[in-house]
Amino acid sequence: MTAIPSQLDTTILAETFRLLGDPTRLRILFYCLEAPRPVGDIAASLGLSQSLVSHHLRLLRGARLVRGNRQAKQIFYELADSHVSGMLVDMAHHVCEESADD
Amino acid sequence: MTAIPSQLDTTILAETFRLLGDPTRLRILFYCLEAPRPVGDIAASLGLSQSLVSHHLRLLRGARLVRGNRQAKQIFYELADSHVSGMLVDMAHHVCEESADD
DNA sequence: TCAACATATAAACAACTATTCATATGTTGC
DNA sequence: GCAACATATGAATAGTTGTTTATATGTTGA
Repeated sequence: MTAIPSQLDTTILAETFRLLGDPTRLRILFYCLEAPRPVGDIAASLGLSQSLVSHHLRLLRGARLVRGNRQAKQIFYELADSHVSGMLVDMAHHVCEESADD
Repeated sequence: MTAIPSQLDTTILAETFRLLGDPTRLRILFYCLEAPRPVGDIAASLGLSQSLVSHHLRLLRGARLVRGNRQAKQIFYELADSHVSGMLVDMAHHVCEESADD
């Protein structure tokens, strides 16, 4: 039952993968996967500039991959989509296992 | 048990996502997911130039996402990694469902 | 060997993207 | 209101990447 997505669906899917295909963004996502994080914390913890984090968060927000909740002055970001976060966890496992079917 | 991958692992993972993040490459992958396909068939069926398909296959080969078997003059390409093909099928489902947890 | 076929490679270019630096917006507490 | 803090935005740039055109490599069958 391997339904092949339409060309349009493929393009949409590729858009998501493309966003996941940047090390900085992936690090941000994994960091926010543990717990909702304010921008400043993300920047400091990952050794990135505040501006860069903000730029990336904007892209991730645009694709509805993360969602931000304001809490006083700070905005806490978390994974917005449960199936994306599930996929991240999945991939994290795979990358640690180094798959034994070669 | 959400183990966060190291920065190195994240970079490796991002590399894979980056390759999946191109519509043309994704279409090639989905097409080869159904069955092993010779390059010419891929190009003709997806409306791409032979050269372009070859270029993309090279990248996918380099990341061990596809594997090619020579059969007389043609080279049949198929998904090399079962967990990647599984993920593709997964994502294809997700994209068709449009996830109902919003 | 040779032609015909199938795939791979190389160079060149246009388009895109991640990053930085500077600045703006918005929020809190006084 | 104001300063201090937190985040967002804009412009500029350097590096990367997808695509094309042209050519090379390799395989088959006579």
